[in-house]
Amino acid sequence: MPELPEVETTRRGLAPAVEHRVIRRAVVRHRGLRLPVPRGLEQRLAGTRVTSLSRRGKYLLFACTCGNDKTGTLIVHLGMSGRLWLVDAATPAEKHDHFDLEFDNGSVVRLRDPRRFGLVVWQAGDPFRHALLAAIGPEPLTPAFDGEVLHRETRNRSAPIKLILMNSHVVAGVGNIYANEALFQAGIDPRTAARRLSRARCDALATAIKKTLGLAIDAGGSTLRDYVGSDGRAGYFQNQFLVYGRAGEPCTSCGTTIRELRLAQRATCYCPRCQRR
DNA sequence: CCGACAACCTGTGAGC
DNA sequence: TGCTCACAGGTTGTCG
Repeated sequence: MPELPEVETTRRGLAPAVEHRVIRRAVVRHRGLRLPVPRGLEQRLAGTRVTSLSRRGKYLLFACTCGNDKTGTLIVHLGMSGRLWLVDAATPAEKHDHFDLEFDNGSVVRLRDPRRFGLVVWQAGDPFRHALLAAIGPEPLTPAFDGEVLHRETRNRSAPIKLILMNSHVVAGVGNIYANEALFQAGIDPRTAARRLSRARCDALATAIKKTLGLAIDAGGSTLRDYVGSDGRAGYFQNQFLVYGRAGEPCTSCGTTIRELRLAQRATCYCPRCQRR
């Protein structure tokens, strides 16, 4: 399911329902996620108040106060197949519903994740001390990320630029779909050795990343297979894909047939005419 | 440090 | 209908 736009859509949907609310109880049905759900997490969360719901890359951060001025953060990642949505407390949990946060008003934030590549962990105090967040790259939609940063980060790298975009230590939150889309927008062949990109092309690419992610967020994210947002509504950015999943179809810009190849075992779609090395 | 690749896990659709 | 295979929105660890 989720790249940055889907996670941000989830955050926006959940925030009004959870911010300033007290967690009545937490339920863990399966601890075997990418990292084990910590023992005792349920006890730690019961009675704590969520002060804010924010996002860093693809991580959702539930900031909590536990009384006695203690603070901590529930860190949630959705992996490949995770969804986090609001249900009524009476809704029965299904097979892959691994985690619930039940609030004092009876609403429940439920994590469903068939592949279990997601994770739920706790970090006391400053959440950015957690190793998962400490080494993460700049947020793509902020001024901390721009063509200059991208240019600097790519100088010593011969790997294809698409792989660099998907490296969360270089820039946070860009996954396979939006890497494909942004490279098309910028007119760059995804196989181009990163170090060969000029400063001007890095500028264009950074701009394309911001634009693509922004448009996708505006559209409520992308719905592939059965993904729906936290409110049960589907996103619709998938209808605006220009290259992803369009192999064999004509380029929207020049009509050339879109091609697909594999880069690091990931589907890579591009227009051989519009995108150059 | 970099890059290639396997691994984690389940579901789905295509092809036979 | 049922089997096998490839593949799916992510990230990390290992090895050369």
